[in-house]
Amino acid sequence: MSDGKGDAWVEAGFTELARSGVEGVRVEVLAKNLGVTKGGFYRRFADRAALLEAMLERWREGRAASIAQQTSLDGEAPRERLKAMIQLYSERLNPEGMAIELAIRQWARSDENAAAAVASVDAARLRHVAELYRATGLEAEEADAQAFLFYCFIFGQSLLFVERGPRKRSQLVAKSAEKLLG
Amino acid sequence: MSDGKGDAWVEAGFTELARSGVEGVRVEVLAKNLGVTKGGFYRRFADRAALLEAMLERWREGRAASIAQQTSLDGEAPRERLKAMIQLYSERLNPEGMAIELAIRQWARSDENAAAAVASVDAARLRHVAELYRATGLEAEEADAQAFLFYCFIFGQSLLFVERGPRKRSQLVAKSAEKLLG
DNA sequence: GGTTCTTGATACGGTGCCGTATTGCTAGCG
DNA sequence: CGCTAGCAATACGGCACCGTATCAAGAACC
Repeated sequence: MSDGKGDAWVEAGFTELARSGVEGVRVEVLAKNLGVTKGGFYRRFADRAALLEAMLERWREGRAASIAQQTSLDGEAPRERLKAMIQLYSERLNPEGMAIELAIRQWARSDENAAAAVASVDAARLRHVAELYRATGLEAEEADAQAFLFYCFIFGQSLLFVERGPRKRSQLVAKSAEKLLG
Repeated sequence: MSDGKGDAWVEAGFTELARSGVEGVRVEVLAKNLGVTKGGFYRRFADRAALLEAMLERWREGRAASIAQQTSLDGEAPRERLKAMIQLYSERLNPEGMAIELAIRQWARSDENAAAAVASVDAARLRHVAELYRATGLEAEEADAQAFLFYCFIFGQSLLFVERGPRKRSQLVAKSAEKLLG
């Protein structure tokens, strides 16, 4: 795993995952995208399920790393960190990352491995963000709830379709961010 | 459309949609679930796309009706109405409805008809909930933002996997609801 | 130079699904 | 009783995909 060569398949898998969900990551499709025939795929992976598993593992690791990095406040104020995270996850800034996030969550609704991965990532996220809120002076319980609300906003935000264009949308996001940061 | 007979197919379609997303609603699968062969399907629908369209239309209508009903406050305090809505949409109470909601949103990411349906439903929802917030005394802009946050929470909540069981979860939901209504 | 190892290509059988065409049953009607 | 219209079942061809097996070409090593 993660041997540097199979990575191309995993990479292509994420691209397709973002575009059309788990159902869209087909080995023949990935092969076409890579300009290769699927012959080599089964050399690296036992089957399609193994690829999905590798993707999940990779996502889990990637998220863990990025969470630790995003929430480590080296010198910065916790509020600024939180604000930056909202920016970062705002669908507009990071459409593919967000699409992957949502696709994996949809996937997790019918696959327990995916569900476990999401659960562990979410736990880490909530823990770190609650930590940030605690650093602003909140009680533990209060900080937990605030972190929960924070992430509900992050993901919920990317689920809502706002008709009146990006201007109205970013205005709503900004105002909501204010409310969340108190 | 909505001629009472094709409804069985639409109904089965929603069940499958909730279970495994748009990709899962296959006509041969639905036929099997209905204990029928797919022969009759193509009598009622031109093709699979027509079924999906009918489902979208039906969902749109159903949501419109239910929004109007949920947010009409006949004698009740707006705050209570909002609280009731959070309860109603809480995944635990209404898992299938929520699954459909999420599946359609995932679908909307790659289908513009679905996107249009979601956008129009969301617009109606935001409008009505903003109205409720206005009834609690908020300014228009403020009410819009609060409504946005409200729905982000509703849907985001159903996206988060909380490891430490339903007790912890409902505690978080309750505390968050307070913050949203306070 | 020959042997083995690696890696991609090709070919194949199988499955699940789509959409169409055909068949067969049933019921209503003369 | 025979005829036809309506409707569900069956059969069919096609396609996209899975996974396996086999083959060809080059690199690495002896």
